Amino acid sequence: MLNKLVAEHSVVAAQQKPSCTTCSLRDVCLPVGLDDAEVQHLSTLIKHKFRVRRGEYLFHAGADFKSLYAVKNGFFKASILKTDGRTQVTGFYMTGELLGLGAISLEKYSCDTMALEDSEVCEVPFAKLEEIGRAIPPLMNQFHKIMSREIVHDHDVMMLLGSMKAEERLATFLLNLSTRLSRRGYSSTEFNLKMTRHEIGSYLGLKLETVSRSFSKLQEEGLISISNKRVKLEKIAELYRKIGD
Amino acid sequence: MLNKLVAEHSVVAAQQKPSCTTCSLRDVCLPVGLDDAEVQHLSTLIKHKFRVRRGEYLFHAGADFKSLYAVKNGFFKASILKTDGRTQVTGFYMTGELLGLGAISLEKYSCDTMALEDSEVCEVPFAKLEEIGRAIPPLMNQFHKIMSREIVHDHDVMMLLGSMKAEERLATFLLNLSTRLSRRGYSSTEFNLKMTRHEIGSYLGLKLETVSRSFSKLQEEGLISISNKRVKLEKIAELYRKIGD
DNA sequence: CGCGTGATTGAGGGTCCTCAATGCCGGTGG
DNA sequence: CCACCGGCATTGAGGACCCTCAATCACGCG
Repeated sequence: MLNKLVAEHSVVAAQQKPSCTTCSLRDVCLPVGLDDAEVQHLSTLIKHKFRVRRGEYLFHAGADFKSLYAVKNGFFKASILKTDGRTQVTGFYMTGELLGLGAISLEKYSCDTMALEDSEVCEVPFAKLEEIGRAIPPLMNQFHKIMSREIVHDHDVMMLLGSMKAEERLATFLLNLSTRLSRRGYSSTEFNLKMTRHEIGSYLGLKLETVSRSFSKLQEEGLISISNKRVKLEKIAELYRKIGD
Repeated sequence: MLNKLVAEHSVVAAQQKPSCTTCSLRDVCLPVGLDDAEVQHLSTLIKHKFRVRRGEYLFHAGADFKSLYAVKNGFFKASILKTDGRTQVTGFYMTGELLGLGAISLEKYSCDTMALEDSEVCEVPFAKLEEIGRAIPPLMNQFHKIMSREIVHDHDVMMLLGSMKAEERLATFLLNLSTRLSRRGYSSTEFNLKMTRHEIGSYLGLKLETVSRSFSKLQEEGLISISNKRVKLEKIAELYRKIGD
């Protein structure tokens, strides 16, 4: 339970002021589609780069909203907690993805967001983003596309939760990770899971035992190899076929 | 099956040019938070008001995206269709709500969107919305809040699909409708469902028989009365208690 | 090295799905 | 006007899938 401790204070501002111009994420993050001058302008709004250590929360649901956070490196999970204690993991976020989009509506963060490994995030003050967006239409447009993508992704998860069986859900999940990783230059067939079976289950609407069994089943079928957190996708095409795509 | 016929052509432009200034939805739609002059300015971008008859599609997934649509009156469902034939209803939309937000990311509509009763929508050309938004910061901000609200709502649905039982899902669904209807001046305790059991089931991740059984169960427990499409919420507080809220 | 957390696997039970029959309502045509 | 028909809804019986509870195992960290 140690990693559930809240540790806002240790979310310390890091060393150097970050710059989007030299960032390796220019083609997956907010700067997509901007020219050099525009990226430079965007760069002025990124105040701080924060470090968030594994198990620490970047923000909690209900806290006042001022900034979005772009994942510079690392891995996060977002989850919501109902009053009766039930939780739901609403998403996993990797390099170049934007945290906190749900907070805009009520100006309070809508999820608890925790680092699943030591991570860094760039703080994006939202009021300034709106302001600079007015001067750089392609930036505003890119931001809208990012929000829209989150909506589409959530609809895909609804499809998954609403009408797929356990093995299909897990296969879909693995293929989604694979795609996102490969877009970032990592292997699309072999990677380490940063989350536990319990967290996967919470995301997929399954109990951890079912997740475990489904991993074993996929392995028996020869579609993947799994050992603890290490996954290898052996037959990507068949995985896609399994989920009907 | 007649109401599944595609009938884009009969989605005809309607008579008069609409105006946001006199619209009864000023406090639930895009104009929220704007002053009179700003609403007038916003009004210039609303090109057409369309009629969409019950069973007709406003747009289909994959079609080129140019405009969002605000529901002027009526009721819509949005759904996604996988290549293997599975469908998922991703949302129901009523007066003052915005259709097509998922289309921004890929500039193609991401869902099929159908009217469940004779309806009217205001067309909001997206490029112009971004343009006018630059001149009216509160409009842009309101738009961001609307997108954000959709994300939060989708997360709530994920919670529902991931960790609630059939009766709880249905109770949550009814209470959500109730809230949105009362915000629009309708009864929060008695209303007509515009959708079939099948559509409710698709949204809630249940089969239509289970939806029907759950209605009956809630009725036996005295929490609601249900007769065909007519629902009456008899004990709202207990319904909330049932879903752990 | 031992402890704690996380993962795997099994047995049994519950919830929801599947299949099927019946009922209801509105629309259509004889 | 009534009979019929199609779509929608209800209800039942049986089975599939996943959950619950529990024991065991593996791994990493102090």
